[in-house]
Amino acid sequence: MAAKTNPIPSVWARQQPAPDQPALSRAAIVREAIAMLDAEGIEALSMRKLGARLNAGATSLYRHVATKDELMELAVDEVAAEIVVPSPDFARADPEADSPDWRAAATEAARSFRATALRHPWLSSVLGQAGLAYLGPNLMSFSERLAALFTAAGFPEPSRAIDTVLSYVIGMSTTEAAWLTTVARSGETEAAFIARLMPAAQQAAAGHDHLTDAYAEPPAADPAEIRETKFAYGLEVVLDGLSLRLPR
Amino acid sequence: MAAKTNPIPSVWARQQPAPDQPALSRAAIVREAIAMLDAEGIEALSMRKLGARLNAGATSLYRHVATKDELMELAVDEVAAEIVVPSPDFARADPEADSPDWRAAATEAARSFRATALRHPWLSSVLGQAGLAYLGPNLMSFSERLAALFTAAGFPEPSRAIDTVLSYVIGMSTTEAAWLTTVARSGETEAAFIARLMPAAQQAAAGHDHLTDAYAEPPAADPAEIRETKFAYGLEVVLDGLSLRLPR
DNA sequence: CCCCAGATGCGTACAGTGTTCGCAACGAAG
DNA sequence: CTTCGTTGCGAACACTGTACGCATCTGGGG
Repeated sequence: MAAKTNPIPSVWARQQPAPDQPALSRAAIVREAIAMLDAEGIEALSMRKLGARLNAGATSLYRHVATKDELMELAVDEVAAEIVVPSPDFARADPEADSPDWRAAATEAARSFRATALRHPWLSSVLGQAGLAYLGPNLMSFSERLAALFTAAGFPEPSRAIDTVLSYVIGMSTTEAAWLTTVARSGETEAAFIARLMPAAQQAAAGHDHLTDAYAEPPAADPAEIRETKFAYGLEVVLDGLSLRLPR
Repeated sequence: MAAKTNPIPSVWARQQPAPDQPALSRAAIVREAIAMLDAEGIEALSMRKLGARLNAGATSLYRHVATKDELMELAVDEVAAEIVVPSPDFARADPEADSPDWRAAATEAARSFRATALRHPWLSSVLGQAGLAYLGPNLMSFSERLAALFTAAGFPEPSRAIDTVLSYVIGMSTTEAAWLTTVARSGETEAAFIARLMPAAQQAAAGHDHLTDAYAEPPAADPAEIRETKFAYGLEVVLDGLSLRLPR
């Protein structure tokens, strides 16, 4: 029986070792997953589509990743590496200032966090579901650098200060990211989306005096700029409150 | 042909108008959905299970609710009614104090928000995905009351103050809710879960000096109490920072 | 060189999901 | 009694995450 009913195993059908395509590996999978999440959002990521993008079957991924949740955890830790937290060297920059510029460092860390959260809006969804229970290496060194920063700043209870500023930053960033996701789904520019939303908002605000005032007219400035100054304002508030807790 | 192959349509098989069971209505659906979300978490809610709980078929729900996302939006607005924001009557309570106790009112609102978020942990997941784009009546009056409070407190830009404190409260509450969800999934008590997590945390912290200090020994006090004082601390910080922005 | 063991890819299958569609039963209106 | 709009629902579709078992490939002894 030379001819079988099964597909003929021909030498030519032999799959070459994927000459250019990157081999299937945990790192490649995570990298491609992040690319997909960034491009199409969190609900567009499925194991089958991800496999297809890697020229692989869906179930092949499970050789390198235990479960989809674990894959998301890996993705979170991967993008956590993008957050830059300045080293606590600010004292050396200006040796005569005995109250060094920890505020600039904290501000830089906060801005970097926000930037990464807006660059990867799916992060907000994952944070809302899984929180900070992840122990990936990048998240750990993120925490470590924050601890170093606020300790060097002189806070008697650095973890309290960290939790406070981090809560503010997370709250503002996730809210912003969720909003931007909604905007992106509409396919419009942010300003156009706001303009289209205004009537509904004004109607919903009917009977509420302060809200009707707030929604009286569309904002004049660039929405992105508005969001940035809003973030900066709240951050200054939090840092002001914290600086009251510094000894002296 | 008295007998057909189809099931015999007997008078006795006629379904009574569901004597005790509540009729299928949008309100009943939302109420039951919230009960399910609270009891079993967000990923346990499916239209089929929800229908079964209401003695109804899965697809019947779509007569009263356009889509599952809309159902979630309704659920969010429903629980938003639980958040109590004090009326700005604090001035009248003590007529001689010209700087009335807006802090107590804001603190009460913040605590109420947190309590609601912890009572319905699924709220965090939804907030991370949809943000504040919802315009339900309860959310609107929540915003209105906040605006009234901070306006009466004398803030020149009340919306800025609101955004700041709300961001902090949302950030801390969602983080906490996500943590509690993880704990609940483990089936253990919070303290037991922490104890079981400690080794992994310590190992992950290896090489990070500040973190190894922080994870040196398990916390002594009741975890729930720790979380509460942490929340209170950060809130004080934010309110301190805000009070610097008050005129005078 | 051969052979075999372990690692890797993947086709099939299962139990579920949200949602659409067309049909049946109903209460009220004419 | 007939008609009509509303409500419920069974079947079906296009997906999802993942377990299982078989094929193939790779590298290291004999």
